[in-house]
Amino acid sequence: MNDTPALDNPLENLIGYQVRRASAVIMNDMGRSFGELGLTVAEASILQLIERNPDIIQSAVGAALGIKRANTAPLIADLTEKALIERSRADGRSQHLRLTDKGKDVVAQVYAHVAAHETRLCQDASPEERARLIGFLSSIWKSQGL
Amino acid sequence: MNDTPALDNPLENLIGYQVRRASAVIMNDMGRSFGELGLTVAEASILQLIERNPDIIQSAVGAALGIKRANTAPLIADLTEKALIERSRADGRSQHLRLTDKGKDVVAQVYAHVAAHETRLCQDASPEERARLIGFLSSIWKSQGL
DNA sequence: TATTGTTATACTCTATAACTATA
DNA sequence: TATAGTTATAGAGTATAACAATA
Repeated sequence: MNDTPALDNPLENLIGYQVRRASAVIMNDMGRSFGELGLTVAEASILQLIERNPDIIQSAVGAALGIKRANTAPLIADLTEKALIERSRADGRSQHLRLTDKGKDVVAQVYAHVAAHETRLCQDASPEERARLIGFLSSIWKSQGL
Repeated sequence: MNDTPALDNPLENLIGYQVRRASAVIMNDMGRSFGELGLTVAEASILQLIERNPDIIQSAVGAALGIKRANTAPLIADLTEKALIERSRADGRSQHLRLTDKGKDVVAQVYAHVAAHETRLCQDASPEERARLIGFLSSIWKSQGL
């Protein structure tokens, strides 16, 4: 075992630092998990959003997930190439997005991975604490006034 | 005002997603804040760690902050170039790191920015909730068994 | 004019591998 | 053999700008 020599890290008492470190580990874990399905974290997120919002358009996907238009385009193109989603005409400039049958199969696996991950993550938190935590974190990024 | 059309984002009920979104906003804000001091978030973090642990060596800095050796090197080099830290011989392969007088001035400003940021972040959380939150988040990245 | 989507591009962060020097 | 530091490099993720087509 490694006995870390009791170093004083003042950052560990900061919410900002803790969120940053936790996020890195979480994203790494999710990346490995979704990687087994041939997906990036962003792609898996998009699939979940489309599953719940059939016929959503691309710009709404980006807006909901905080992904810029320019970065959303190649992700949607990739999911379309993989035949996980399909497009149908909305108007001349935008198209509705829907899961294909294959996409529905894959998103079911995505949900399974997500649920398992979330369970591991919250194993030591009560439902009440979990709800408070979600409220706190969402207020941080939704206010943006930060 | 923008009336977002009530879209169903299933990710918003996930701790993982919330941590990720909050982290992005926090890091962006910190980046802007430290940018005024001519520092990146990583550099400002390193300065704080050295301030609290004089004569720490480079590998311990990286280990404490979760930065790989290969990425720590240019950060330390940059801080040395800026005359914010200085090196003194530890043994043939490593060197002690300390703040210069200039570094001490800068780190004081860093602490001021950090404190202001943390206050804004936690304005709606009680000290008890804040402590629980820190415990929860640190358990996520420290277990690593995730 | 504003919106949607696309492409090109650049910048930051992070990751691996290979190397030198030292313990 | 393991550790400390360095360099080179590659891959994500994210940012801006410019453009075409459409509303």
